[in-house]
Amino acid sequence: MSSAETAYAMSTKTKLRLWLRLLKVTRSVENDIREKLRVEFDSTLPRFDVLAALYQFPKGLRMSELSGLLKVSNGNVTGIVDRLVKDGLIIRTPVPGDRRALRVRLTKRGEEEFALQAAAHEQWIDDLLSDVSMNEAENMISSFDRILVEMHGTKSEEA
Amino acid sequence: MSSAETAYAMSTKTKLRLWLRLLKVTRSVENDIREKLRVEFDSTLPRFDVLAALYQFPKGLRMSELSGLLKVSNGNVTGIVDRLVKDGLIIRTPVPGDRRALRVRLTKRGEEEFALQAAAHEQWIDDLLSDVSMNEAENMISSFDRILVEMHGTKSEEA
DNA sequence: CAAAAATATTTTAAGCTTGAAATATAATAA
DNA sequence: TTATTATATTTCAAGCTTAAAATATTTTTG
Repeated sequence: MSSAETAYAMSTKTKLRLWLRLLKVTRSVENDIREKLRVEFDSTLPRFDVLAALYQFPKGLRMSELSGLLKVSNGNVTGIVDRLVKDGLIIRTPVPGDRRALRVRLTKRGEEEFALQAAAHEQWIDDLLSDVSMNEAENMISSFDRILVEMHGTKSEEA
Repeated sequence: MSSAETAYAMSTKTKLRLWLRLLKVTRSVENDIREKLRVEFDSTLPRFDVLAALYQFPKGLRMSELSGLLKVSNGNVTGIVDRLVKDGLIIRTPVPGDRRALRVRLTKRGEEEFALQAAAHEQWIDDLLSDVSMNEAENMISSFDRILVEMHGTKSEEA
């Protein structure tokens, strides 16, 4: 009754508990951030995510690269980009040599605006996770990386 | 009562990394579960969440109790409940003595249907988190609980 | 070359989500 | 009692999200 299996297997119930906690923490933090983005910047998390992605690529990204990075559908990004363009934070430019494609990048204003948001965001996270120790954090990060690799070989290709 | 600040303080960058990983893992698992609910049960995560809440309360819940448990807006629950009622999985009944309120509970069919979904869900989670050890899981759960308490005294009131 | 297949993007329909306004009822106060 | 305030819920407008269908363009193939 002490095969390697039973020795290391985690009970289904514990996994479920872990998942429910994970979900709860993530949703709590997300809700907090959403609220703050709304109140302090009159913005949303999806908009923030798009700006953050573009901020990392000053030369811009194609629509499909953007949706790929964010792991959301193409159509989804279309709508968010439409609104950000209307607000003057980003622009769509044609891709020379491929008239199907469009490249999207931050405007000067978008860059400035996002810099403010990013700084605030960093501070919010700093506060929300203030009670986690360095050691705990490193352990969790490596656990998460393992889960991600296991899930679909999705190595952490972002920050 | 803060811990020896510099000794235990985690860098802002590490916190940000932790948060981005947390988000990524949660979204990955959620997307996986969404896809499976869609393909195998022609359902969605919000519907699953509502059914799960009602499954724990056989006598039913008021709309406001339901939205409170799920931490979403009232109006949101209205829409999801509308559709679940139309599908015959739940019913709305009046609350004696308060004509403003409505109690919602699973129908026989809803109960049977959810039992199937819950069993499958448990298995999906079991698979997705297969590489996490019991020890890691317990550590993460207690870290998460601490974050939640810290965030808004929200003790884990659900499973 | 022309037809077919592939790629990049948008549109569409349906559902999820929120905060705010609207309804309806209940509880309290004058 | 009647007016006021509070509570329970729904409706509304706007934005997010997806899968699938539609467009437009490019690449491949016969």
